[in-house]
Amino acid sequence: MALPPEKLAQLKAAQKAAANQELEQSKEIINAQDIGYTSKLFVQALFPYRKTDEEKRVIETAQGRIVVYADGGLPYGKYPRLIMAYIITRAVENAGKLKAGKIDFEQAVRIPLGHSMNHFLQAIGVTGRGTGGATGNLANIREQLLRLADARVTVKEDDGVRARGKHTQIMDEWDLWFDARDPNQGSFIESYIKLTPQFFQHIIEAPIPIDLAVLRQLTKPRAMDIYIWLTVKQFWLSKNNRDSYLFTWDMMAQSFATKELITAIDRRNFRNEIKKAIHDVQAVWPNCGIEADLEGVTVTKTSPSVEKKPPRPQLD
DNA sequence: CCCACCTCGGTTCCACTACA
DNA sequence: TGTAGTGGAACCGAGGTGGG
Repeated sequence: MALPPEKLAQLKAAQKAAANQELEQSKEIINAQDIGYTSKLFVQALFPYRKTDEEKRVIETAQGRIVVYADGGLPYGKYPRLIMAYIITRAVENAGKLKAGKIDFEQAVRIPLGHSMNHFLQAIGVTGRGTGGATGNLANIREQLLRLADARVTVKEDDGVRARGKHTQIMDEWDLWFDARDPNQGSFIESYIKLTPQFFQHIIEAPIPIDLAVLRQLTKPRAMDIYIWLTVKQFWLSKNNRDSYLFTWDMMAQSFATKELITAIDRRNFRNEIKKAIHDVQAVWPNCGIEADLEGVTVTKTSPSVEKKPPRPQLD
């Protein structure tokens, strides 16, 4: 058990170096590359905005329906959105390495979460330190991670002739720092999650570049959703050579309403919420080319928030 | 001691509702 | 349609603890 002091020192130094390297890596992702990625699943409000005991959320889209299911309740609020952006960005990066032959598949689906809670917070882009206690954010973030780990997404296409479906569980296995009494707490041991091959595949098929800096400045979950949606629509406009497009309130409701809008009052409240969120996005990203009026939301072609930096790491 | 990490309890602010 | 109210999510500064 008792190692000679010099060996012990060596071991500690090695651990420190490894920890630093990990920190550097995540910093690299945060700073050098403020470009992150998301998936088309997140182009609508996939998760609710407030706490809920609901275990299921159904989103009807023109292409079919998306069902999100989580045993212990759905993830909600801003954190799962930040966490997913981190996970997906990391996965896309890993896919690049995988293709280059630097890592194998097993390593590619493994997403490190850092060796401490605070390290993880830095990685996902939460400013400031984490706070515990009954009302602090750490308890909530743990909760969101657990809920995410449980989440299952089903995408169903139905054209009336035949229905096709696909289950996508997000995580295969996870090892997190839930127990504050864990002897490994804050030590060399690093938390991680493992993505399912299906989800990994889903991500790298069509990653959507987003600006993580913008996402982080949008502290509100609804504004985050709008931002991602807007990024995709902007991309779509330039691809199809259109100058602008009007998305009616019905279309917006399909993507973003957290419940069915029955009364006129529901609809009005919904419009107000969306307008507020649009306002928040404009504050962070001026000239983003989005305008809301009585008809709906008009997106106008402007310069994208993600510059023409390498759009994705060598994926084809 | 200092540093890294986590906890506590109070405060602010937001999503959503009720009501005039 | 404006506005005020409300529970809870998000945030903050101070403090405790344990290892080097």
